[in-house]
Order: sequence, then C-alpha cells, then structure tokens
Amino acid sequence: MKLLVLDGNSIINRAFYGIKLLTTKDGRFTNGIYGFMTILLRLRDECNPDGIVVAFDLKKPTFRHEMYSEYKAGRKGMPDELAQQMPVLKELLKAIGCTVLEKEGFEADDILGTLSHLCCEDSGFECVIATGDRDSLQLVNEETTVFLASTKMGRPVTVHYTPDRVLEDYSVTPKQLIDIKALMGDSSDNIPGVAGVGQKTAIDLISKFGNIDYIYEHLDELEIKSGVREKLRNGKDSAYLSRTLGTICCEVPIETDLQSYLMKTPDTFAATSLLTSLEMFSMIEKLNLPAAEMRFSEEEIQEKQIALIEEYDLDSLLQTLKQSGEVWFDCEYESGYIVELLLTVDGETVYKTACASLMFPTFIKSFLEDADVKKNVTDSKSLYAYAVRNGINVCSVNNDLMLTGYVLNPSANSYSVDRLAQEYSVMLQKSDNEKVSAVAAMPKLFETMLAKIKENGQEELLYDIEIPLAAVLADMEVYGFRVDSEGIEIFGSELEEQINSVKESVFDEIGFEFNLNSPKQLGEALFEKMGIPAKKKTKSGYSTNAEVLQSLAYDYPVVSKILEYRTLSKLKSTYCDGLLKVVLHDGRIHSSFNQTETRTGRISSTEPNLQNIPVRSEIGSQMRKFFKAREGGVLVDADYSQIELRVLADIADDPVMIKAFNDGDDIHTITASQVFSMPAEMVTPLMRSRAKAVNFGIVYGIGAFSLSKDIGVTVREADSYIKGYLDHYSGVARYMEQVVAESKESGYAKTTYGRRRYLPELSSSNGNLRAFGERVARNMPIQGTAADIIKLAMVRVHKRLKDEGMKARLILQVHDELIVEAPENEAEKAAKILKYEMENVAPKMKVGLLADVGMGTTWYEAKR
DNA sequence: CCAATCACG
DNA sequence: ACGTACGTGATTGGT
Repeated sequence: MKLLVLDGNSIINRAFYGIKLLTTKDGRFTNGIYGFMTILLRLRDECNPDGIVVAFDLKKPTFRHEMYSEYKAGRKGMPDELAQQMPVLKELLKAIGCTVLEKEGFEADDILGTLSHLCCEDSGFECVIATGDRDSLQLVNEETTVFLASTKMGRPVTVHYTPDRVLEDYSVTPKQLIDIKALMGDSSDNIPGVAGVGQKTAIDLISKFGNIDYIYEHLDELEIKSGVREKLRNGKDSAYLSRTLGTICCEVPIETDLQSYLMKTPDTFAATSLLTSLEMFSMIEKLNLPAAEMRFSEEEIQEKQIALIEEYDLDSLLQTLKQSGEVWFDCEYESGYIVELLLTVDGETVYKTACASLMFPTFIKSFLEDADVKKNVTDSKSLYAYAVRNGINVCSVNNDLMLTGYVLNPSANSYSVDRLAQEYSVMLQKSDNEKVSAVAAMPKLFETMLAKIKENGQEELLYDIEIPLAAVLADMEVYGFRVDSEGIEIFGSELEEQINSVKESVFDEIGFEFNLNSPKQLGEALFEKMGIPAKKKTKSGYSTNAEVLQSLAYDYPVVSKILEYRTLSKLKSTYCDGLLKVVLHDGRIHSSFNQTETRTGRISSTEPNLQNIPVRSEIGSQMRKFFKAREGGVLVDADYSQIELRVLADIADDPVMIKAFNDGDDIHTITASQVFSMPAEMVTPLMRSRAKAVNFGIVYGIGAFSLSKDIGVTVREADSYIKGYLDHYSGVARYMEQVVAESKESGYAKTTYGRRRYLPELSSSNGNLRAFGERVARNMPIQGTAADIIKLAMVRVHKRLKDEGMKARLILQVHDELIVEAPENEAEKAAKILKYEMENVAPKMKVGLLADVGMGTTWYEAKR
C-alpha cells in the first residue's frame, strides 16, 4: 500500500505564486486551487497511491507561536487572495476522496512526519511526501520518499529524494540534516543555529563526526579549527535549541490506523458542483468524474432521453424543420465540406448525419437557404464561410452560441457548448456521443444565456453588431487580400543580402560569431565579453530590447548595426517568409478574423496577422506595396481620425475636448496649448509630440513614470503634464475617477453599447494588481466603444455594398481602418459609402466622427 | 511550452 | 520601497 502525503500549505503557496491570478466571473480567486489540483493530479499519475492525505498548518496562537507567525507573516504573509482559497480547496479535496488533516498546535510538517513514522511501523505501507520545503528531507528513509518541488532556471522541477539521493546531495543521512540545521540555522524558519557557522562548516562537521552530541562530548579532542571550536562552544545552547526547533515532530495525535487514509469513494456530486462553481471545467474531466449530469438529481436525469436518429427521410425532415420554424444545430467542417451535421428542433430528438454535405448537397443547400427556418448555431462565421465557398445563401441565422457567450463574458477561454453549459448550469443529457448531448442542450442553453443578455441589456450588441458582423468577417476571410508573391520574394532576398552583410560586420566588430537571434547570447556578448554596462535585466539575463540598445547606440556603433539586424530579420522572417507561407493558389492571403478573442471587443487576426503589417518605419512600410488590388481594381482605405480620443471626449462629456474636435482643431496641438498654457499658434512640434504622448497615456490609464520614459523627460515634468492635462480637461478628470468607482461597484467595465469586461482585479488586495484593474477600467470603455463603433460601421458598409449590387468588398479591418477592394469604376462610390457609413454610424455622439479615405492600387498608396 | 522581442492600433 | 500604459500575434531560442 502506498500513501501520498502532501504538505498542503507549501504546495498551494507554490501554486499560488507560480500561476497568474485566476478568478471566476464573480471575482473569487482560484489560481491556488487550480495549481494545487494540477500538481496533485501529476503526483497521482506518477506514484499511483492507494491513499492521498493532505496536511495543513493549524497553529494554536500560543505566545511562542505568535512571535513565530508574526515573523513569518513579516516575511511573506498569506495574502487574502490565497487565504480565501484554502477552505474551498479543503472541501474539494475531501469531495474527491482525499483525507485532509490538520491539528491545532502543529504544522503540516509534523503531520507528514507522523504519517511517515506510522508507515515505517506498518510494514504494509510506504509513504511518498510531496512538499516544497527542504526541511522534510529529514523524513526520508527506506519507506519514505520525498518529492521536493523546486524551481530551476525558472522552471518547476521535482526531485525524488531517497536516502541515496540525500547522501549524494548533502553527503549525510537524512537524520543528520537535522544536526546540520542545528548548527547552521535557518533564518526563514527563525532557527538561530550557531553564530558564525554556515552551511559549508556545518555539513563538514556533521559528515565527519556524525551528530552534535558527539561533537559536544568530544569538543576539545576533535580536530576542529580553533575559531570554529570557540564558536561551537559559545553556541552550544543555541545549537540544542535549534535542533529541537528543527526536528519535525512525529507524534501528532492523529488516527494511527493507516487503512483509514485510503482513498474514499468520491462524492461526485459535491466535487462536480464545486469545480463547476470554480469554473474549472477541464478539471472535472481530468479527475475522471462522471460527466456533468451528475450534478442533477436522478429524476432530472431520467426525465428526458435523447432520441438519436441517424437514418431519416430528408424531405420529411425538411418538413419537420419548416413546421417547427426553428432549429438548433452544429456542424463539423473538413476541407470545405460539412462532414457531420447534428440538429434538433426540440432538444429531445437529435438528427445526426455523417458526410452531410457530400451525401446530401441539395438537402444542405435547401435547408440553409430556407428563410422560414430560424437557425441557431454554435459558430455562424464558420457556417457563413462554408456557405460562401459553396454558393449557398444562408438565411435566417437567428443566433450564435459562441458570440452570445462572448458578449456575456469576453474573458472566458472557451466558448464550446460544454463549457458554456457548465458555466450557465444547463444540464447535458447522457448520451453515447458527446456532440449529441451538446446539440440537445442547445435550446435550453440559449434560453438561459439569452435571459442573461436581456438582463444585461446587451441585445443590441449581440443582434445588431456581433451576429451580423460574423457574416461580414466570413466574407472577408473567404475573399482574402491579393499579394504580390514574386515581389515579396525579391524583397526577401534583398533583405537576406543586407542581413548577411550587417551580420558579418557585427561579428567583425565584436570579434567572434554567435547566434545573433539569441537575446541570451547577445547579452553575454555585449555585457560580459565586451564589457558594455548593462542597463536593464530580464528574468533570465540582460535585457537587449530596442529601447536598451538604442540608448547604447551612440556610444557603441556596433549596437546600431545590431538594431538594424533586428529590424531586417524581423521583416524577413515574420513578414516575407511568414506571408509567403500563407498565400493560397488564388494569389491571395486568407487571414482568420477571430471574433471572440479580445477582452475589449476588438477583433483579432491570425494566420497570418494582417493587423500588424509594418507601417511606422520607412523600410517596413515597403511591405505594403505587395498588398494589391486585383487586376482592374482599386483599394479604398478609410481610417478613423482619433477615434479613441473622440470616444473619450464623448463618454467623459468634456466640453473643451468636444469643442476642439467639433471645431476641427488638431487635438494634439490643442492639448499642448492646454498643458503648456499658451495659444495654439505658439505650440512647437516638440510640445505637440509630448502632448500626443500624454493623450495616448490618458487613454491607457497613465502613470507619470511611464510617460516620462516614453517622452524622455523627468518624472516630475511628466507628472506636471498630467496635472495640467486634467486641470484643463476637467470632464476627462471626472470620468477617470468615476469610471473606476463605477466599475468597482458593478464589478465590470462597460462600453456605450453595453459590452462588459469583468474586472475581479479591482477588488484585489494586491496593490499592483488593483492598479492594473483600474487602468483597464479606464481604458476598456474607450477602446471597447471604438471597437463597437467600427464593427457597426463594417456591418453597415457591408450591407450598403451588397444592397447597391456592387462588386466592391470589404477585405480588411485594422481596428480603426477599413479596406475595400473595388473595381475601378466603383471606387469613388465605395469611397463615399465608406466615409459616409463610418462617420454616421454613431449619431448620438456629441463628437463627430471623421474618416480619412485614400485610394490606390496598393495598400501603401491607398493609405497616405 | 515559455520568455523575449517586435510588429500593429 | 517598489513598480511602472491598453489591446493583440508571430518568430525565435532555450529548457
């Protein structure tokens, strides 16, 4: 029999500090529990125990202990975020059949010791101790292994300590570790040891003489340096006290019948409910707990049975759909076909077809095109993309589950049916096929989630913005963006030549070769071998980022070359090589636009990311010359001017800023004139650029330090800029305070269109984290409202182009910029439509929106 | 698989 | 005393 015994406090501490703060939607912290369970699962798989015991500290506040715990608290008190997780973890552990042990007046250590002791006495048991505390190594013996978690080079490692391994690492037996500590002490445990004796001396003495009793009995006879002998003599009492303090107590009064520590039958109901409320859905699977329906009572489960129909008459099914008027379904796509289709009209009967679009192309088409059947799907963008590719005109898409989930909470990491079902407590019926259960649950799930949407006042956001946008994005993905592959290839080889020559001259000057792409090797070369003074460090060495290198470039010309190398190789690898890899046979790049990725409401672009094509540098912007309109076509590019600041002026209701925009003033110049208290005519370019940085800073939530770094002035000066700014833009000043207060109150930040982002950070007791939450609370309404606005504009533009029967198509969005590809003869009209729809999409705003439109055959030309 | 870096708004 | 601006994605090296 094997017992796995964990030091609960030690492990949850490691977990807590090792994982970024995770919370549930309503703001309960869960990262300690999550990390603990991950470690527990790994340990369980590794040693396959018959019983798991988790020990926790529970010290009686005696006088001695009070001093002790204060000392520890001063060192690193348990923050509230962790403390509140402890009782939940204990409950969870009990629910899955582990034994939780805690005893007043004893530390977890002592319980580990006692259990290990009991295992030694009972020949039928062995013991594995898991902890992050080296102290426990004294418990290692033939029956007891200690799994010691530690961090090596920033990565978590677990070392398995057997007596041999202890001997190897410390040259002594486990028991002798106690005496070593008695001599050297341990500041973190408040163990004094012998003054002046460190680890080296202590190990030396104990490995030679065995223990402190022997040393003190023969102190004068032993071969010890006289200095050390004196120190030992003076520290005798302290040594013995330290040994007592450092010895783990193995006689904690706990149940001695080891059989009672074997795995109990898990309370699956309690465990799944707990994990569900913690939103740890993956953990339910990892723990092999029966599926989610266990959370519901027997009657509830028995109530309905899903009828699975795999063979049916297509015409009568079509009739059924028509009669019902509404259907919920999910498709699986593979290389352009629907390979599986599952649908239901009532949540009770599921129709399932394999190879759906291959076997029944006409059925699929007429089903999707039937306007009388309202369609509720999991992911409408995929459906639209499939339909567009196959010449199907999908009608009556009523709802989209992923988007509904995203609108309810944009911070979730999955919007799959089962996650949503768990999150919104909708029962999944048992069935052989998980997808069948998922589809059967869709009607009820939609009902639950849509009630929330309504409650939150998010109908407009969902129905007028996100759902229609999915169709637009699908079109954009399918349509793609034409690129000049040959041009990119030539540009790439030119870059390659330059890269090689820059690289050579760098190596020439440094005097040896290394991998110039490796920040680690570069840091060593610059700051160690060449002796350049390092400015900043990262976790794993010297920082070599552009900011640091730029500051060194003047004194060390070779550094400029390295910067040049970085610029060129980034262009080559990410943009030339990267883009060429994703050009399809049609000579176009088909990026994916993710609609449920960002926490602010923006869309993101992947494979490739077309939202970060270079533009700021001269050399980088060349890249945009390879993004072209098709033959006989033009690119029409429209970008919002200062949309985020306009949104800020509007939601902050700041009269000065509103007036500046509505008068058509240059906002950065006006800001400069405000901050520097002078007429706009006297603002110099330097002042304007500083004011611009302040404007950006305000949108991001600002700090004087970062602003000073950004524009290269003292922190004092930066601070006075901010003060001046807020003095003159009083509406903005008010908004910045108010929005934080409101978000704290409600638990979320929101946009004008009702998009929410929950911010549990705001109630954190960690100052840094809370400050982050506050910056997000200030920024999200601005960035998010701007995102909502351009999304709505996209829907309008798309509709206009379609309604007017034009061939022009939206092909790309870059946060405040829209690109349309149009036949030459439609270009002017497309430009007008873009400008009109973008500028008139938010008539309620107190600040007008302005869109600048450009045209050209390449992206480079169109955006100028 | 993560950290560092750098591209964009 | 400490850390220090919002939101993304791709590439590379290194463990």
